[in-house]
Amino acid sequence: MKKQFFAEDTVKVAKALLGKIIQYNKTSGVITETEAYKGYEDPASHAFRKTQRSAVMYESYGKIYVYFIYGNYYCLNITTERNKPGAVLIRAVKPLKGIKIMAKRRGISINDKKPKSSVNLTNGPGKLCQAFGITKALNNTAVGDKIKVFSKPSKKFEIVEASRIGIKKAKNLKWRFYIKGSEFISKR
DNA sequence: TCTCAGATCGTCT
DNA sequence: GACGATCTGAGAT
Repeated sequence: MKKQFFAEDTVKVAKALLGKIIQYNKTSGVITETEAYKGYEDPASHAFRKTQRSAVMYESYGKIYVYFIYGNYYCLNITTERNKPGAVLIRAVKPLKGIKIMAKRRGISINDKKPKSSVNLTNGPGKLCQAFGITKALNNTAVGDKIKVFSKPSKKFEIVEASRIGIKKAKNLKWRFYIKGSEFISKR
């Protein structure tokens, strides 16, 4: 995607990212679930306050923001909006290429005869980072530099708007979006 | 120094 | 399906 794609309203970008392909480190997948975080009006956003960690969201749009959470996991975001802090959290993807590599990185075994066994690879923000080998080292890199995002012709799909998961602040905001009917959706 | 998180997994019913 | 344990590090006090 062109950098300009990410200069728009965060909620708009979150929806527009659904169905796009994300590629990095010999693996790729279709984005199936996202969440919008507007730093200027959302207390749940890390950018609600400007800190060392959230600085990248203030600097520019179209950048990778990776943060470490719960002592174990990374979460992948892409910064949005011109002159305002915001980001879209990538919550789940459907694996396309490098499924065996993903399984190895995740430390789980998958059965080719059971397609459902691959669901557990990337149906959550921490899981997909592990499957793609995404770490904090990618923080502040431009989209298209190491992590690439692009569109490909795909079937039409319906977008579902829902409440965000695991959020204590600003629970009421319906800023989670996912592809209707997809198996690759985070659980809670 | 203290608190707790944009999550996951294992264990229980 | 529901719930508790768990890890490290960023931000608050």
